[in-house]
Parts: sequence; structure tokens; C-alpha cells
Amino acid sequence: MGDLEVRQLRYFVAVAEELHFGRAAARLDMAQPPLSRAIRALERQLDTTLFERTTRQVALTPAGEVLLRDARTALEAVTAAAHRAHQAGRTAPRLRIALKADLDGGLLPRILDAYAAEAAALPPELVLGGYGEQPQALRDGRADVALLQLPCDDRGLDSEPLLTETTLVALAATDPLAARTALHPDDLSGRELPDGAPADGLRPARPSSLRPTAARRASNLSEILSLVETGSIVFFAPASLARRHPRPGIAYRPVHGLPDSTLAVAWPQDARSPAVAAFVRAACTTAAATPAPAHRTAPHRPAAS
Amino acid sequence: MGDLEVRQLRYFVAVAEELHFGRAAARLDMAQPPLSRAIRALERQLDTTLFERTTRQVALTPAGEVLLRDARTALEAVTAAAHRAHQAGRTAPRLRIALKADLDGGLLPRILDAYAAEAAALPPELVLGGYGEQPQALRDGRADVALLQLPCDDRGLDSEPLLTETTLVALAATDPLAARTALHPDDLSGRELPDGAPADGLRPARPSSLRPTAARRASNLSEILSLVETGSIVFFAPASLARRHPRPGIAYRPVHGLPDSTLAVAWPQDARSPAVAAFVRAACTTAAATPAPAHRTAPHRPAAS
DNA sequence: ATCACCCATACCGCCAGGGTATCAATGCCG
DNA sequence: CGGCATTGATACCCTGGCGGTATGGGTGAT
Repeated sequence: MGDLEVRQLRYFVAVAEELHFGRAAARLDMAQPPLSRAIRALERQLDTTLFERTTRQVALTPAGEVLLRDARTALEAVTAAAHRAHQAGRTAPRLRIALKADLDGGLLPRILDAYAAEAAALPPELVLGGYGEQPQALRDGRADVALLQLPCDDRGLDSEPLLTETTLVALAATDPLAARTALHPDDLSGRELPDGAPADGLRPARPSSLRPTAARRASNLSEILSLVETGSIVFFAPASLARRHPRPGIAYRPVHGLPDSTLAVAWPQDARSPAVAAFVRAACTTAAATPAPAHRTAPHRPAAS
Repeated sequence: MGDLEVRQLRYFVAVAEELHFGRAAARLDMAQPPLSRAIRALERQLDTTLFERTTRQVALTPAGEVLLRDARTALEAVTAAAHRAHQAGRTAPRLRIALKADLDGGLLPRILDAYAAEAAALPPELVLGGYGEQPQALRDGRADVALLQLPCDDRGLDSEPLLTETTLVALAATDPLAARTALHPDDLSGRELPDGAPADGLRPARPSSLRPTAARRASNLSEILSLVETGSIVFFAPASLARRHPRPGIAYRPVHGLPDSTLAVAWPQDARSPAVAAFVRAACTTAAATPAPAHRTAPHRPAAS
């Protein structure tokens, strides 16, 4: 059985995600016939049926499900090799730190100070990304280390928790629910979350009627908070964020039974760089040295109203 | 920066391992010029120098070292995708168990019995491999689960230790050292180990003068034991193996300070198959149910003489 | 029954990538 | 110090794999 090629995996993943040869071909910027042929060739090569296709429907077989999972991680590993080699070849290497802006619990400046004092420190470079993109940034080599929320998809990663805070929900101050001091998850039924919100992390406590798709796309925190102020969406945030972004038009309220939000430092499992080790050390000591009460805001005292 | 292709990674790894374009080309079954061009193109694509080359010498740059490591894991991930998809597409899927013959501590039959009783069990299929090939077999998808010795290169793997035994050294009965009841690592200085022996696992206690290359290639245990009997080599083995393969011509002796040999069950970190879980469960309960004294042979009572 | 949709097949053209021949730089040795 | 062997780089050619266009054929909806 000859070796697979990256192109074949990309094609397969596109079709498996779209479940439609035409759309997948468009996404790959190619015509549909060569794509169909390539998938057929792949199936012959693996001696396996990957798709159950009729002229009206395309579905993954069990073998296809397996390949989808493994193909994604293989593609991540390949692009990681490219990114890391490119990075290692730069004349001035840097430590690329992935994080979601405003979700660092206010620790970032102190962590960076402690990190800068380490002997093995390289100049830091922030890699900003949306909700839940940090793990993938580590896996595909765009970043060397990350600050992220647990739990997350940690395949191939190691992590160390830094601090745990209460998760609050941000509501418009005019919202009827803002009059109450604490909420139940069911109270939020039917509300909308910002686009790309962490549906995964909150799934256990989130009623299914809470949709993670907002009418309008909001990429940064101010846009999201503006949408909250107008009552278009609600938004889950760790207590530290609530404390650092008080707004008159927004009320932060605890939700009964909502899982805590844990900030962690994470890195690729096979990382060997001393700069990564230095950053992890800096992050852990900074978190340990930070007075816990200031960060574990008690749920009965919402930060703004 | 365009995506890398598997072919480029294979070429790079070959050159990085051979540090010689001609030999690498021969290994890849191609001519040297296209290989040189491909590597140059790769360097342009990554905007990085991977090799420092003169006409007489080829050396890896730091970026090249990074890429070598990542390229190997990426290639493993790609072949894993192929192997697992192929396996998942078989009409009669099986659980592929990797192990080194005769190093299972005698637990295998009982583990297989316990496993067969599990509801999620698939028919087992043994994948035999040499020393230390088990981790790679898991990573590249040739096996679903493995019995192996710790410590090992466990990147991407999870493992659960099953039992720890004393490590003994096998000597010819006629060897002067066989007259003694216990040895010191330095006593073995200058002896040869069988080809492909676990130099890594024993490195801490092994004097550097102990060479892991034998004059003759020996693939299976009987061949190795024959070489031991003739005094050609010495051989490290867990106590259970010594107990199960007593030979008049061979003396097993404890070595002071030699690390214990730990048998573990291991599996790919992202494994989701219920059959793997069933096997791990079976292995752990079997090991727990096995009377410890029978397996933790006391070092002061060598099994044969 | 017709139509629209969508995957498969047939056929064509291009260029990426491999082969051969050769050059050029380097270290060895007489 | 000058040939010589070694080895990576360059020049040039050619083949086959891959993508494009045109079209077929099967299926579900109205």
C-alpha cells in the first residue's frame, strides 16, 4: 500500500466535512470531477469504502469516520512541521504565545514580567485567536505555548492549571433577569451566544435551546459587549473579565450550576524548547503568588450592575 | 507558504538521516539530482536553511533538527491514518496487539482470556516486533494496543504499568562471572548485547563500553539464548523470562543497580475504540489479580545456574 | 413525465518531478 | 604542487499524474 499524500488527505477532509463533492471542490478551488476521481483512487489505495454515495446523498462510512479523525491530526502534524521549521529558521526566534484577548485573567502582564527574568527567555510574540483556537494553534505549530480555558480538546497537549474562577453571564442591564442576583441555566433558554462561542466548554450546563450562532458576527470583546448592551446576545465570562470590563449597561450574574472557568498554560506534549519551559515556570509561579481571593470572586457579589 | 507534501518530508528525513545526498537517493530508490533539487525547493518554501553543505560534508542546521523531529512524527501520523482507515474498513475488524515475544511476563494468555470475556472484545491479532518497536507500531497505526517495557518513547501514547520485575543478565554458565551470585554493571564492561537491544532503557546503568551491536544478527529469543550459551553475548531479561526459559547452559544473575523492568499496557492517546478500552481493562485486572510474589522474583535467587 | 441536481466517465493538455549528462568545488595523495 | 576521486549543483529532456471541460446517467421532487 503506497504512502498517502497530503493532497489526498486535504481532499478527503473537505468532502467529509461538506458531504458534497461539488461544494468540497469549490472549497478546494478545483473542479468536481478530479475530486471525485481522487477520492475513488484513495478508496482503492486503502482498499476501503470511505463514503456511501447516492446521487442525492453522501455519507461517511465507519472507516471514513476513523480516517476523518486521523487525517485531521495528520494534517495538523504536517503543518506543524512546516511552521516550526520556518520559525526555527528565523534569525531572531521568538516565543509565540497563543491566547484569547481579555481571557487571560489579568495575569498576562505579570507572567510576561516573570518570564522576561528567566535566562532562557526569547522575546515573546502574542498570537491572538478566537474561542478554542488555542489548542489547534499549538498542534499546528502556529504557537509554542498558550493560555487557554479548560476543559478543551487537549489531544497532544500538556497543560497546567493556573487559576479557577466563577463563570458569570453578561446580560443587558435592562434585561428582566438582571434584576435577580442569581440565575438558573434554564432562565437563559432561547438567548443567543456570540458567534463562535465556547459551546463545547459549556455544553454540560447549557440548555440546548441556547444557540451559539448570533445574528451578527463579533470578533473582539468590545463588539461582543456592545451586542450584550443592546440585549442581542448573552455572553459567558470568567469573573476576572467581568471585574476588568465593568459597563453601566451590562450586568454580570452568576448562574447556578455553571461549571467554573479554569485558566491554564498549555504546550505541545513533545515540546523541548527551554523557552517554553521558562514560560510555563513563570506562569505557574505567577499564578501561585497571586492572592487567590482576588481572583476567586465570590458568586454572590456580581462585579457590576 | 504552501502546504508541505509527504514526499518532501520523506526526502528530507532520508537526507537528514544519511547526511549524504547520494546514499539518501539510493535509499529512496531515485537519482541524486532530483533529490538535491527537492531539498533546495523545500528550503525555499520554508524560507530556511536546513542543511549546511560543502561538497565534502552535509550537516543539519538547528532548523533542520527541529524539522527532523517534527517530520518524523508527521510521517507517523500520516501512515497511521492510512493503516487505521484500512483496518477500520476490513469486513472483520480485529484488535491488533503489539508485543515483543517472550517479554510479556507470562501474562498474555490470562490477559487474552479476560479480554475475550469482555462484551466489546474483537478477535485479537498479535503484531510481533523487535525491541522498542511497539511504541512506533502504535503511533503509525500498525497496532491498536501494546504490551511493552517502560520506560520507552511514549510521545502520543498513554500507558498503565502492569508489573515490575527485577532485571537479570543472562550469561553463559561457563562464564567466570556466573560463579558469583550478584554482579556490578562494571563487571559487564566490554561484553556485547544482541543486535537491536534496548540500549535506551538500560542506558542509565549500562557502562558505555557495553556495545548494543552483536557480530551476528539474532531476531528471536532462541537465537539470542544460543548466542548467550556460546558466550558470544550477554543479554538483559526480566525475571519472568528467566523463569520461563531456564537452560542448563545459561546463568541468570542480578546486577546491582540495574533498573527494574516494568511491563505496561499502552495505547494511542486519542484511541476511542471500546475494544482497546476492554483490553486495557482486562490487562490491568489480570495484573492486579496475579499474586505479586510469583512475579517479583527476589533478586537473590537467580532462576537457573 | 419532466426537470434539476449531482456524482461518474471520457478525453485532453500541461507541468511537476524524475532521469541522464555534466560541471564545479573540495580534500587527498603522490 | 598537480592530478584524481568524491560529491553536490546545474542544464536539459521527457514522461505520467493531475486537473480541466464536456457529457452521461441515476434519483428525487413537483
